[in-house]
Amino acid sequence: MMTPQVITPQQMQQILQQQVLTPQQLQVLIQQQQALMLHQQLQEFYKKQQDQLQIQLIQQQHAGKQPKEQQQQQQVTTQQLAFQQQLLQMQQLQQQHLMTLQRQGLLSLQPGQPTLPLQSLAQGMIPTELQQLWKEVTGSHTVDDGACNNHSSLDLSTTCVSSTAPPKPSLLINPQASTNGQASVLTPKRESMSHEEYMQSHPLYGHGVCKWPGCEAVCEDYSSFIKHLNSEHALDDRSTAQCRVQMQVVQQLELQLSKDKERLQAMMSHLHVKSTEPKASPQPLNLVSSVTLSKTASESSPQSLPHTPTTPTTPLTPITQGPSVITTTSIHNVGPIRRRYSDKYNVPISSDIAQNQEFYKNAEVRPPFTYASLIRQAILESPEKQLTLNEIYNWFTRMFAYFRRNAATWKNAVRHNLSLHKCFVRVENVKGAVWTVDEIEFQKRRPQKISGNPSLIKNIQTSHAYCTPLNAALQASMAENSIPLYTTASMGNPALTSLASAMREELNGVIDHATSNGSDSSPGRSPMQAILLEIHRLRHPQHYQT
DNA sequence: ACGTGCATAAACACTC
DNA sequence: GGAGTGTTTATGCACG
Repeated sequence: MMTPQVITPQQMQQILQQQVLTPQQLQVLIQQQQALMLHQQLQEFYKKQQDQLQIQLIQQQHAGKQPKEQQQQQQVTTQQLAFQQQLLQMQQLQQQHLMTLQRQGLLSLQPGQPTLPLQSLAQGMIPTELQQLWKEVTGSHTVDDGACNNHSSLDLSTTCVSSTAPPKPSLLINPQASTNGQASVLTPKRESMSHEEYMQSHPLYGHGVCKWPGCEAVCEDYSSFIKHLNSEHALDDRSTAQCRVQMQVVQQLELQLSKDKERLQAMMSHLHVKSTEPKASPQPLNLVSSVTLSKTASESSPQSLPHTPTTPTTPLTPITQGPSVITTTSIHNVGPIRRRYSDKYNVPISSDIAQNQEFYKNAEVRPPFTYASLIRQAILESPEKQLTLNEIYNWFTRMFAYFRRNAATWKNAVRHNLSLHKCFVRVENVKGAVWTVDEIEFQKRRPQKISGNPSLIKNIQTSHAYCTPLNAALQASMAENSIPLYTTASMGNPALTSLASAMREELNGVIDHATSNGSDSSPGRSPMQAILLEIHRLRHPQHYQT
């Protein structure tokens, strides 16, 4: 195993979106990241101390006002000795800390790499939690409950948290979840289950491997697993500490999940309310107004909507989310550009519509497909694969909120497309004329395969990096390219959803256009990221063709 | 710069 | 005559 390093939020985003990891791997990754954060916090502290000492030393050297040069030199020497001593102490502490983390199984370090690069501490655990973790992880050898900061006045700018503090409030723990070691240890559930059932559902045992965080010991059968569990993960300081770490992880995830749920709610309500806002709203974050119509349509449409700019609506408090929310750039991709993408890459329109049916029905978002594609879809969805013009109209208005306005414009476009494209064949019927699709003609006019052009691929990846899950076109694009967005892919998988939410939270305030663009070419890719990229490369070689 | 695909607008013809 | 339907042309934009 290679040395894990702190993954940047952009990298994390990429990992999540490309789903290169299983939920279990993600879990391990999260643990590693948290351990690394803790480690970095300490590193920063060490560095700070070191700098401080350095400054003191320099000050001493430049004091120059000592009456006697000899005395000065003596003092400097003393200072240097003290400095060295402190350095030694720090190094020992570092070593101790690293060993602890290694024992925890959360960190695996190569001998030649005693330290990790100092990077800014990502948002993750609040200092209190870090402090508590610090105490819990290291407490088994250097317990000093009386002193809050028993390690060289470790200052995390928080109140002292005693390791004997009462446990956190009860957690909503799903004993089935493989992410939770505590439940399996503490719940008396076993009594109510048969041996077989328990074997099958024990969250700490799967595929012949112990799933205790950082363990992965191979256990041939269930009984040997139990033996292993009792011997290696008995009730001792280490297990308790690991358990608490896991509690923290779970708690953090739950907190973040609830945050994300709130955010989703806000986004949904925002989109719904926004659909009644003046279309000329200058708000750049107004997704709906930006995608409602192209300029010409919205300005010149004779049937402009009842809501004009003179109709004041309740001013919405701008959602002051981090840049992970829909950005101006991403919004611009939702208009005509989006439909280009989707049709260009032959996105499975039926799956996209099915997947986002509710969204399209409620939000006035332009579907990312051409009129021709939509008409075809409408016809193919019908039982007899034929529709009258009026039925096509009805399908449009039924399926898309977007087409409930500017009827003259889009209906004209529908007629225009029906006439223009050879793929639409008009058939005289008993009840009048109906339209059918000549599939061969339709396929003729569409390029079938995505090219291997890296710039195109990068475009897609870049786009989806800063677009929200609601960006249906990009979801479709991902689906087409076998890069499912975690939001869709994690549907029905609570574990993955919560993990994804948690990790997404890490990205708050950092995902913006610039960073997304740079994500692909960011220098200093970590070994972890290199591994992940390699996995993705293996799974999706077509994305890396040149 | 140019060709292509698409959306939009509009004019026109035809039918009911 | 008006509404709905179907055809055609023109224009502008984005993209390769």
